[in-house]
Amino acid sequence: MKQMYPKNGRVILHVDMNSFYASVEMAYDPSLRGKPLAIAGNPEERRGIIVTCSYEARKFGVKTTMPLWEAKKLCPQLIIMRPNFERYRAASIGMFEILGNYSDLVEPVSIDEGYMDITNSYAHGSPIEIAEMIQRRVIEQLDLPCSIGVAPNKFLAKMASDMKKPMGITILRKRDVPAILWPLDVEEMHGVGKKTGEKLRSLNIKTIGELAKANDMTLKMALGINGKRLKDKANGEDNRPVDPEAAEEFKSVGNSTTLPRDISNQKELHKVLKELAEKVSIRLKRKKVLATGVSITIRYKDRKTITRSKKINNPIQATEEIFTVSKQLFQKHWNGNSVRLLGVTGTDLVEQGHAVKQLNLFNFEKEAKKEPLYHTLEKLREKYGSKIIENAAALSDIQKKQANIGTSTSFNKDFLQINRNNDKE
DNA sequence: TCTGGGGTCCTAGGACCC
DNA sequence: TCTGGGGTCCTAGGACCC
Repeated sequence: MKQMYPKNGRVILHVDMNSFYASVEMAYDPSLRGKPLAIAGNPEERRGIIVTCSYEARKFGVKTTMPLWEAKKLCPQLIIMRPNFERYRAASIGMFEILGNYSDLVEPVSIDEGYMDITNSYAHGSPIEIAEMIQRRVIEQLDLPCSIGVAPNKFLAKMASDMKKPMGITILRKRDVPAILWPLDVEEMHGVGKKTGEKLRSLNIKTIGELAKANDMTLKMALGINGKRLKDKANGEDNRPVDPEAAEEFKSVGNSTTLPRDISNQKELHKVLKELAEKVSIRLKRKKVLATGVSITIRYKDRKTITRSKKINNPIQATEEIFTVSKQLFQKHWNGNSVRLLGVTGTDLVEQGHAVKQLNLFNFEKEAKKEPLYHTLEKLREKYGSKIIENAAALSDIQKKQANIGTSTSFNKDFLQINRNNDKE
């Protein structure tokens, strides 16, 4: 349930774990403390990059997203580890449990950061006391450092938590915005990346202060709706609520992989697609959701990347189903060149159970209107009531009729299978 | 011998319907 | 008589974030 707040009077915390993966590894193995440590994907492969690194590694110039070979060049004694996601997840759960002690309004943003609305948490102390307690408990109980921003809204809290690292607590009031934020480069703003930064610079907007005073129409022309939002933020205004449910429902689930070498052999590529489809399928099942769309990503040797997607009538979850659609998309759009990366994503997810029925009923209505079958279906519906789509006898009846007419594709095997699954629930 | 993998949101054009 | 706009869905791609 979304809740709107008054623009003023809120107290928001942004809790941001410092070099999270590296810190978790150090908590696990204290002998790593004080050493330059980096977590990298695929350290054995030539294409590994730095995901996170310790502050000691940063002193050498090692940075996130830097290719591994470059990091090694800068810091030959760099200790490189593969990510241990189980550990990070466990640490993350521990952190959010601590946050939950101080407010029910906790919104996880990612594995290592979250917002809290502590407007009504005064029983625990003042905002700064709460921030201090949280920071202390996170380091005492989990052995992990974090930085916290205290502000009247999400944007300012986020900017504040970034200002002192590691183990900082920063208060950013609205009245501090001109002195603290306005002198900063626009690129420092959360939400302004490389491209937006370039566009703003071409408009002669170089600092957050200049953005705060920029012309509305100019911004709209250059950045669309985002222009207004950024300008509001530059003025310290942001009324987005802290929404504990925001992160709960996933909108897509995907897996991708950069191949160990570039591949142009179709069979090999199909095999990779199948493996990706399986991973996606497992995750869909675990989350108890089905996909009503599939999208694939192909990155070629020259890094040119395309995504191609397809909506599907009946929600799918099984490896074979996802693989079939992925393969179709791949065959239709692959230009035959060497492939560097492949990805498969299930999109437009629906929950296993109730949502599926509604969706199919909707398709049923839509389909019924289109087809010459319409009157037959109407009759069947009268006979069996709205339960018609769950009734196997009725369905086989419909399918027989369809076979005769040979038009509709909506009532296929998947459809039956899904509805049987629903019945089990 | 460059540049991972997981996501979200927004835009824009075409199809299609009314 | 070839001509209106509004609305939604689908697809492709861009930008951004961690």
